[in-house]
Amino acid sequence: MKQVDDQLSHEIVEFYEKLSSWEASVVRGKGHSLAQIHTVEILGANGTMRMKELAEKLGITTGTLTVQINKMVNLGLVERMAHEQDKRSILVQLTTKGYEVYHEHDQLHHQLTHQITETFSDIERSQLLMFFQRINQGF
Amino acid sequence: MKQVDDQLSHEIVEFYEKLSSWEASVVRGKGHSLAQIHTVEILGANGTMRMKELAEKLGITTGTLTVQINKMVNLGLVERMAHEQDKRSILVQLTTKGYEVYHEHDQLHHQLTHQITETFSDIERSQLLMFFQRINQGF
DNA sequence: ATCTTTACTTTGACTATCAAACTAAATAAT
DNA sequence: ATTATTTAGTTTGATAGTCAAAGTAAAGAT
Repeated sequence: MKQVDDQLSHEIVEFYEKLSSWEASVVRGKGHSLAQIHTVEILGANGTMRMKELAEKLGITTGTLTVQINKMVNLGLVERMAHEQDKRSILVQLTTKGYEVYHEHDQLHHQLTHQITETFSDIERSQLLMFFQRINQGF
Repeated sequence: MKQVDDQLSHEIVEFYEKLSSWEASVVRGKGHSLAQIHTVEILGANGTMRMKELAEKLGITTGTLTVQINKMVNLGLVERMAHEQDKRSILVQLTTKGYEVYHEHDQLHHQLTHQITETFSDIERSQLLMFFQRINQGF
């Protein structure tokens, strides 16, 4: 099924491009940068995590992240916490204000999800959910 | 089915985060920037297009794109062409070298697609393809 | 004809990024 | 135990990416 694989790859890239573009346009001119929203998104969805983990999920180096987190601490969006088990590590977590920004942005995601699956039946939606769960596992 | 919708939204965001992170790590330290690869990806997948369209798909302003395209022209990745019907518009297209970079990167996408759908049967893969096609339509 | 909108460019201020050098803690090797 | 190596995070200097605003020129509307 080489044909299906090729098309699938193409559709996934297209989906990714469209999500990126949507995200950028939704974020622009709303006070926070794309990088900041991205950080809030990840912390909101996955909870407190170490700098290293966060940098990996963001796809940036830890050096870049240090600078980014400094700014976000000053903005009151996140805070640093000591890691009790490993004193080299530092935990980053959302503040109350950070959570507010997260939930606000997450609302938009829900709207988008609703929009793009408008033509899906309940059964199809469930199938789609299972597919995404399996894909995210395999990553 | 509020529950399914919530989970779906969450899984889509997770999928997006993982793709971003994968893309960044694959691109870093390979000579081209993420922004450049992103541009090559879009032009490779969709063909020649106007600055305006390209900026929208990239989720950046046309001002930013002008600077970006100037650099990429200097690098020999893309070229500008006159738009015959509308003299305000300018068409951007990949050069031969640009296509090489596109195909090289696209190979990696194929590998990733194969990896993340490893547990899928042929039938499921076809279903997934149809789902993505419908989603991309609805965007 | 003139006004308005649209497509693109330019510029200045700012933000994001990396790579490399550095500090400190954890782990491995001897 | 000591020493060497790896790991987590920070700092810094150079470069690249970004926006908003102002400018130019063409297209479309009145």
